[in-house]
Amino acid sequence: MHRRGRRSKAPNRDKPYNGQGASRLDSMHWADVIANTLLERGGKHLISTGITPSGYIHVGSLRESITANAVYKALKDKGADADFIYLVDSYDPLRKRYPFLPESFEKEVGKPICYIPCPDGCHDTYAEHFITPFLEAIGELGIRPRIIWTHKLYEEGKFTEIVDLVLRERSKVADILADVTGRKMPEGFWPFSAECPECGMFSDRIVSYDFPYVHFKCKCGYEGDADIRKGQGKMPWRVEWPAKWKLFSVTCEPFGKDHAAAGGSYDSGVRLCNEVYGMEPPHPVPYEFIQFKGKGQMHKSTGNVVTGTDALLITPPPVLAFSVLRYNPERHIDYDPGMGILDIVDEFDKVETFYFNGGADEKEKDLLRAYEIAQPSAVRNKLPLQVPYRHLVSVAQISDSFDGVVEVLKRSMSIPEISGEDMEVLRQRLECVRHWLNAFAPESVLFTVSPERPDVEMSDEERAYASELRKRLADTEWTGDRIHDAIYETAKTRGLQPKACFQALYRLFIDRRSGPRLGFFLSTLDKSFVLKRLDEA
RNA sequence: GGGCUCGUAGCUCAGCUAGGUAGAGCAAUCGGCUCUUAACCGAUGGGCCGAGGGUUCGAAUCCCUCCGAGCCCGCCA
Repeated sequence: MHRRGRRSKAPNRDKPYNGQGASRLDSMHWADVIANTLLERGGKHLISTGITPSGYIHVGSLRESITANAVYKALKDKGADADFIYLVDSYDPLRKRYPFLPESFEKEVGKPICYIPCPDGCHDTYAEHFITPFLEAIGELGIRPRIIWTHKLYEEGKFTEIVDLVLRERSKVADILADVTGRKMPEGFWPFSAECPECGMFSDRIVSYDFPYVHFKCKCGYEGDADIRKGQGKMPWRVEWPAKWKLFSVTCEPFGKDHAAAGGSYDSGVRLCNEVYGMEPPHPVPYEFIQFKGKGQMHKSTGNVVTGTDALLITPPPVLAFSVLRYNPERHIDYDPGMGILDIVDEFDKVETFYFNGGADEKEKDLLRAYEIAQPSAVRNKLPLQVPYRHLVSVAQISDSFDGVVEVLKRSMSIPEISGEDMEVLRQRLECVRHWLNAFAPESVLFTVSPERPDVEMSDEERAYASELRKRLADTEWTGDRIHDAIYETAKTRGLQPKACFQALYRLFIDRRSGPRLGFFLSTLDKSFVLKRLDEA
C-alpha cells in the first residue's frame, strides 16, 4: 500500500549524489514507512516526544529523540508540512530521593522538579540541571525540536480548557481508566492534583470544583483553592499525556514500550482521545529500550547508568544515530561499549562508502537511508576521509596531541592533506577514541609508548639483536613494510625466532608482550626515537 | 493475568509484510618475495535457520503449539 504511494512520486526528482543518494532510493526504511502512513492521514504533522528530567537521562531516551527526528526528517524529505516538539515535563513531582541525591533532598520529594533547586548548584532548577546536558546531546546529533516546558503550559493557562473538560467529565475519565487498567478507581477520583501553596506538594484530595477553582485539602493540613488557569495543579500522567496531544494536535509520537503494553498509558490515551477529547490519537511509534551490553538494564532512577551524554562521549554522533536508525524501533538494541563499538564504526564507514561510491545491494538500501538520516547536518557532497577506527585506536595511544595524531596519520597512511570538514570528523572521532580508551576499552588493546626505556630485563641475545636491528633500521626507509622486513631479516641472520624478537621489542617500547602490528607501529614513531631506544636496549 | 521483542555461522545481525536451492560484518584459518603478532589486500572453512506439527509442488520465510531468552504493563511517570 505504501509502495503505490511512493511510486506515484516523481522519480529521481533530484540527484544529489553520485549514483547512490539514498533519499531518492526506494527506501523502505521504517522512518519512511511511518512517514508514508502519516501522509495518508494528510494535513499537517506534528511529531511530539518528551521526558520527565528527574535524573540522568540514559541512551534509551536518546533513541526516542533519534526516532522522532527520523520520522520528522522523513516527512520533511517528502515535502510534508511537519513540525517537531519536545516536551520537558518540568511540572512533574520528584518521585523519590534517588541514590545520586544528597539526603537534604528528602524534603523535596513530591514537589515539582521545576521548583526544586539544582543538586549541584550549577543550574537554576532541578529540571534544568538534568535536561540541559540532554538537550545539548541531541543537539550534537542534529536534533533540534521546539522545546516546550510543561510547567509553563500550566502557568500560561494553555491547559485551562482541557483541565476544565476532564474535571467536568471526571466520572467518564474514571470509567475509562478503570476499564483500561482493570483497576478500581478510588472513591473521590478527580483527574487533577493541586499544588499546595503551603508545603509545595501535590494533593489529589479534591473536594469540589467550580471553574476556575479546585477546592482541595492537603495532607499538610492546608485547605484552599487552586486556580486551574494559573498553574496551581496538574493532571495525572494518563490524562495529561493525551491532553498534550489535544493541545498541540500531535499526529505522531514515539514512546517506550512501557507505555505501549496492553492496558498501558497509550491505550488509555486513545480512549480519552476518542471519548473525551474528540480527536484522533497520534500514530504510535513504540520503541524498545537500549541495553548496554554487560551493564545490565539501565534505569533512570538508579543513577547507575550510562547516560546519553556518556554514550556520545564514546560514540561519534552520526555513528550513534546510525546504530539506532538501522534497527526497527520495536527491536531491542544491545549496545556494546566494548570492542563492539569498533565494529559499529567500521560498519558505518562501510555504509558511508556505499552511499557515495555505490556498491550497495538491494537489501542494503535501508542502511543507506539510515546513514543519510543519521547525519547531524547536511550530507557531505563526496566521500569523507576515512581513517580506519581501529587504526585510530592505536594512533591515539601513540600521540597525546591532536596535531601529533594527524602527523602520524599523514605518515602512516600517506594522506596528502585533510580538509577542514574531515579534520573536524577526525577530531571528534579521536575524542571518542580517547574516552573509550579511558573508560571502556578492554585491557588487551591498551598500551603506552614509554617515553623512557621501561625497566625490563633484556638478555644478551636480545640486546645484540636490538643492536643489529638498530644498524639496519638506520638505513631503512621509514615505512611499515620496510621496518617489518628489517625485523625479520635481522632475526633470520641471527638465527632467532621472530616470535622472541617481537616480544623483546614490545617489551622495550610498550612494556608488554604483544601489541599493534610492529612494523606499522614503529613507523608511526619518530625514527630517531626508535633508534635511540634500540641503543638503550 | 496481559503485552512486546528475540531465538539464522564462534559473536553481532540481514533475509521473514511479494514462500522457490542459506547471507554480511567481525572472529577463526590460510596466503600477500624461506615474515604468527591489532594497518591494508586476497582466499577459505563454518549453520539439519530453537523444537514439533500444519498449509504448499516447494517454508528460515505463512498458520498453530511448545521450549528458551529479554523486557514492559497491571504503582507513578
